[in-house]
Amino acid sequence: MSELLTITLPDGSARQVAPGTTPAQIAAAIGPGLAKAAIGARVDGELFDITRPLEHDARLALVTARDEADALELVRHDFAHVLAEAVQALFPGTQITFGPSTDDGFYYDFAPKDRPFTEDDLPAIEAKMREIIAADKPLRREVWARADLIARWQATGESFKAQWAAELPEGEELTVYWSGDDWFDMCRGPHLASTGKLDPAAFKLTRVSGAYWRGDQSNAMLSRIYGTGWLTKKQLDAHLTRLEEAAKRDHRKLGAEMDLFHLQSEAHGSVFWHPKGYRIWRELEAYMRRAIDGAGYREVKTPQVMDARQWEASGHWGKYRENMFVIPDEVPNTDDDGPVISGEADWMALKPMNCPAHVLIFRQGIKSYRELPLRMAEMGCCHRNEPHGALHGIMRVRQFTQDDGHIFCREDQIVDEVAQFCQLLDRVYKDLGFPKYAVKLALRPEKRFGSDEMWDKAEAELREAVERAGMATPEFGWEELPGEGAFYAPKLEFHLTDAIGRTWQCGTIQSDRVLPERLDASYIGEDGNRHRPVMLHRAILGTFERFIGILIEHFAGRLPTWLAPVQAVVATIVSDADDYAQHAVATLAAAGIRVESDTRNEKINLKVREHSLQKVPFLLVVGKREAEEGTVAIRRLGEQAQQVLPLAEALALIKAEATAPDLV
RNA sequence: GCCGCUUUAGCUCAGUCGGUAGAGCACAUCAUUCGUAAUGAUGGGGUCAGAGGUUCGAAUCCUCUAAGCGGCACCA
Repeated sequence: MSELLTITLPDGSARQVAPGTTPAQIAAAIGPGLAKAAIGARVDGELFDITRPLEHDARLALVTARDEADALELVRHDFAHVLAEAVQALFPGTQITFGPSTDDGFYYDFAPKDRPFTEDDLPAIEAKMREIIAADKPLRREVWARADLIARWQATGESFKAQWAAELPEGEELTVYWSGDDWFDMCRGPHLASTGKLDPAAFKLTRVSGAYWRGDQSNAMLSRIYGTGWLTKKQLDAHLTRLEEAAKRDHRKLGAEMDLFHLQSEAHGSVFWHPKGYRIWRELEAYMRRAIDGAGYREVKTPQVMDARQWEASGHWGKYRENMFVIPDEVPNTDDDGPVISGEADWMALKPMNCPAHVLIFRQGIKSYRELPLRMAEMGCCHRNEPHGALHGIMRVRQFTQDDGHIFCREDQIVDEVAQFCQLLDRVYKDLGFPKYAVKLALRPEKRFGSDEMWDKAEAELREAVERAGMATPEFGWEELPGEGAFYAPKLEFHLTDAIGRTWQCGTIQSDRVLPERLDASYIGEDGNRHRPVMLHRAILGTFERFIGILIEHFAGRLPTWLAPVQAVVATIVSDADDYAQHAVATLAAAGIRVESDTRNEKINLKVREHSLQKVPFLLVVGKREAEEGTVAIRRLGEQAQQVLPLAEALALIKAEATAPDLV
């Protein structure tokens, strides 16, 4: 009846097959090995069920475990479905909603019948999932008419699915996947041929959480179950090991162990920096000061509390008031029983950001175009009353200090300033041990200030600057993110990659024409008229709190010597060496090394262990021999080998590493 | 803020059926002077997160509050 299809394989060869032939049949025709290994297909580049009939001429590539990204996508998507099937089997009346694959597994959101799921439910669900996998139920794709599908969902009490089916775009083919003959889910696919293709030992349900229907806070709270899923148990085990390794780097754990800082409920969301933690801060801050001084910034310090009218003018009061710490501009009533505030108070607010204050400094006096670009910097301490659920260690806090800066410049200086900033940031990240980072451009959001022309221009400028800085390349992971910009400006984002491959957005630069307008900043141009400057908001670290947290996790606590709170410890073996140890400490300290002595009456084994756990980069062991010879036995953190050196040479060795990279 | 879980000594954690609190580490004292990841002995240390309730009796059961953890949402 119909003509044969021409299917082109990756090696360029072509096969003529009847319409309705499946990729699985073609794999079988090629060879039994491939037939066994193939779990999916790419048809004209699109991921495709291996059992789905081909209907057109196409390029076909069979997917096996070797095509890891595709294979994992298929497998994780299937695990999500098996999870949903298992939950409905164990908890009748639970509605299914949505369950995609993720970076390391899958999740599924349910509308539970009577109570949300807890972690105690997970073992039973896992067991049921294994039953479904063992049953090797075929997964079969079917196309449904929208009305039939909605009716079906309504009949089975699946109101979320019914709503979704009703709202899917016109013209989209609605497909369902059957698991055997007794369960199905609406799904775009693709899926494996049957549940038995999954490795029952290669997944694990990891946690439960709440999640809003369609990610919208105003919608119903669903109950989400997360799992991690892989092709093999070996991959799963490797993943679990990676998680354990990441947990060992947790800055909250290391911060306590290394006595760097603490948090407590009396000031939740604000950090108590201990001497050692604050030493890291001071070194980092000193480094940043040198960096911005060298880049032509002038540092300022602005008020912590400003009148609410100022925040109204800047637009923050209207948009972010809920997240600001607001203070009545009135002396509180000290009566025990009376109201704390009487009458109508005027309001002030702790600053949630530095930019309005910087505009106020800019506005002092008349500025000439000759003074631009004017680069203003501040180690600005800000407060934001973040939602409680958002707080996380020292990474997300309510009081934080930004390495903030605002460049006031003319239109024609923007591209150059942004490109220069990119260069400064590159230097800083490399100095701080992050050679790899990605650059992204966040484009206009839906809700925004300013005209489309302004946004066109602002986005184009940032794009051009990145190109000029040589960062608009795949090496920098260059991409544009529609809708992600701030309400007043597009922003360049800089995402660090840490030692275990996680990414952290830290740096940013945004070109803002809104705030200078709102706060009436102007300069006198060459033509003698008033002009609006453009304001470039920029930060490299982001905040000191978060960046130090990232440093701790990146280095697993083993900070480079120049940042380490204690750079060396002189530890004695016998008390006869105490005097010599003090001499060694004094010698190193005089050269600016942060050094401590450990003359406790303890065994050297204990001292080595403790200072190693404290991540001290250099341990200098002195016994009778060293005291007599004027040497020290150097043991570097993480190494067992020791090197006996004259004190002066040891000092030179340590000094070389204890010097900040920009001072070398 | 929302969902779930958690909160017991400075830290990490046991604590069964509701019957009045335990370990290791840390700390203190004493002994030990020792060569590269934990020397030994002895001792002190608790309003079981807070408030209320049930009960003859609550670390344990219930309610509320707070904080922490994992997510969701938020992140100027």
